Amino acid sequence: MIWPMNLKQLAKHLNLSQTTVSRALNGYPEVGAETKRRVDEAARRVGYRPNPHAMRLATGRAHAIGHVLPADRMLQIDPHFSDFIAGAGDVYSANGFDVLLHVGGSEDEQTVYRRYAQSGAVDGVVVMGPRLNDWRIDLLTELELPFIVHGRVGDREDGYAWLDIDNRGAFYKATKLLTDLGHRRIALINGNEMFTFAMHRRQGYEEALVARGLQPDASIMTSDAMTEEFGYRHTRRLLMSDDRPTALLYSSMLFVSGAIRAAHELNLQIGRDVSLIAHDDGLPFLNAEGLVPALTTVRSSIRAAGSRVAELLIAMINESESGEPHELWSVDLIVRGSTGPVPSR
Amino acid sequence: MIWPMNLKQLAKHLNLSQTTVSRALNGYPEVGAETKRRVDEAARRVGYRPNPHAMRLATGRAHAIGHVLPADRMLQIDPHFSDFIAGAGDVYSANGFDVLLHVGGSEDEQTVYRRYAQSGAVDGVVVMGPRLNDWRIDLLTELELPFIVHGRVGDREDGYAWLDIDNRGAFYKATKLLTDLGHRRIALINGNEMFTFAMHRRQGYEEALVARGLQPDASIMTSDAMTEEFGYRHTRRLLMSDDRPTALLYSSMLFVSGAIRAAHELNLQIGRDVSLIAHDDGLPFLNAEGLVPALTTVRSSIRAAGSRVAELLIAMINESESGEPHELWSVDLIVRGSTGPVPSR
DNA sequence: TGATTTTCCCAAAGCGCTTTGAATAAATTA
DNA sequence: TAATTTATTCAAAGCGCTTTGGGAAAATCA
Repeated sequence: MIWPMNLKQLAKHLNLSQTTVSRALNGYPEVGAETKRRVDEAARRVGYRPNPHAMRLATGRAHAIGHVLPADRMLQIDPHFSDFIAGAGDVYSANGFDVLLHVGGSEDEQTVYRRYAQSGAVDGVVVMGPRLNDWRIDLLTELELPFIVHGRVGDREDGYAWLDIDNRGAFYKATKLLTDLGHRRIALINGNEMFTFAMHRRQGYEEALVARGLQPDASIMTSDAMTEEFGYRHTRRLLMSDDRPTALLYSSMLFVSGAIRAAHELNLQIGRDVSLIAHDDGLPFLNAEGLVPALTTVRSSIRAAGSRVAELLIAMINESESGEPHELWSVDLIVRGSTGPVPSR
Repeated sequence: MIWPMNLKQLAKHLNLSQTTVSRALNGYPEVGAETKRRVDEAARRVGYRPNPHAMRLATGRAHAIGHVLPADRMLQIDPHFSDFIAGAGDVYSANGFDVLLHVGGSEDEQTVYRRYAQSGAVDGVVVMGPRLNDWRIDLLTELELPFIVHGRVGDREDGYAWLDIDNRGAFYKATKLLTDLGHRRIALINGNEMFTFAMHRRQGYEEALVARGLQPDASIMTSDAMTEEFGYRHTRRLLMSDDRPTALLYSSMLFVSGAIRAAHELNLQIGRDVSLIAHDDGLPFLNAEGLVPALTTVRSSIRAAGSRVAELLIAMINESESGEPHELWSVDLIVRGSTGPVPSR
């Protein structure tokens, strides 16, 4: 066992007071240059590391960020979470922040936030997968626990920090691409529309239809958990219907494997008989370009969003009063082989 | 802002000493029954929660478990991680443990473990995705930081706590099912064999072949990251080869969407022209039963493993000297429609 | 009944760090 | 040269909790 050396010992070793050593290590100005050098040197040599608990107790700052995963286990974020956190994690550790992760358990979500706020276990939290009307925002505001939302809460844009991608714009673009190709009957296989991102996507889709003088048709719009299976089921049903859509728009790559399966089964060739577009979060195990034909997507890296969200939150925490960041990322439309002109019947 | 009440105030409020209140709350015997009741009552009423940092500092126990994700971002565990942690998380929070998550960042993995050990930031860690020869085991042993491995380190079975599924047995069973159906040429699309689980799967597969008098053929065995794309590429290549396999065995459902895609493309009907079996970790967004035909699998819930791993680790931490748990879970073979007799050529 | 336990509670000493309020020595200023 | 500043350093007081070492009252024993 490596024996943890503490401040006291280090100070004695250097013939200095704890105060001075502490200040030297934390870069306070009231310590002589030469002294600081000696301290840093010695600290490095003996591998001194301040005890984080003591530090936290003394400063009241946790140097930790909380991530609370909804207890009602939402498929929607589960598979995306690891990628988001992969991005955020880099930033956290680069800044010396720990991640406190809470998932499920008997203690309910609200209690966890209260506990975090009251005990100072974390300096801030990131809210993932916001719903149209999300109680977390009000709770966290009331608790005065710094937080940032990945996404937005319905149409609220003020009163909280957020980073979102332009889902509305993305699906507008995607839909427009399809209408420009002549498609008139375009289905939307959306994620669960209790989530803001899904609502925005539907809005973008509908707006593009309307802009083209088309009437959105609820019978070719679905809203469900983003799984392979739903991708298959909905696609199959849609493509087997009488007035079947000539193009389908998916809210996630997770749907797509199922979609392709259904199309194949019905002997429809993608990109020719039917056009497909999906939103691609850049999950590493699902590659749109590797599909045959390569999939046309609206793409935005969820990992990159994770990094940026982390940066913003840390900045909020460090610079206490710096206003609330709002970032809306535009989304690229990448046209590949899965989209083509309407087939002539 | 909810104002955090502390022990001192609570004690004064009750006209008791901090000592007594602290003991009452922590269930020590040297406090009168009536007093304890009063204390509990009051604590509940005012919503008192001990400051975790102070508690940690005083006891030296972190009440936290560390999860360190390898910095060399392994696709292999990323998508599985969120499900594992979903299982473990329930147990952690039920036992009042926090999860400290570390992913990537500049600080290297080893340093993180050293820091954890030295600072007492966590009481233990779980090692995920063990390799054939994994340095983490020796390091953690040296650091005397309690840990448990999800999986095993090559063929080492002693000297560390682990919970693993019987990958060898699972793939033996799966392969045997296929040989019993008459298949002679069975391909293995494996995960990266630097990981123990993948090695074990290959061993089970080879043993079953050998037991049937068949010669394992390296040209129909692959070892790669478990992604849709590799599933597609390998399957396609294999099924297009001259002496093409009549059955394929996949190390993950993540491969399967790609596999199905390839089979469809080549106009091969699954379950008739070609048999498929995959290992199913029970990831919620990928459902073997929902496929058409439903997929024959060897199944073991990674989420359940997460729960159990957490339980074991917490037990190790609490009962300090309780020996090292080793659990090998058998894996069920679930025969569904994707496997059938060898097609007659 | 006096001696000994047992029961219940308390004051005070940490845990390892930061930070306040001084103190000393050196440098400036008048 | 005396009076002020400025540059460094330190002792000590927390942060909020646990835990040690008693002590007084009540219960048990001889």
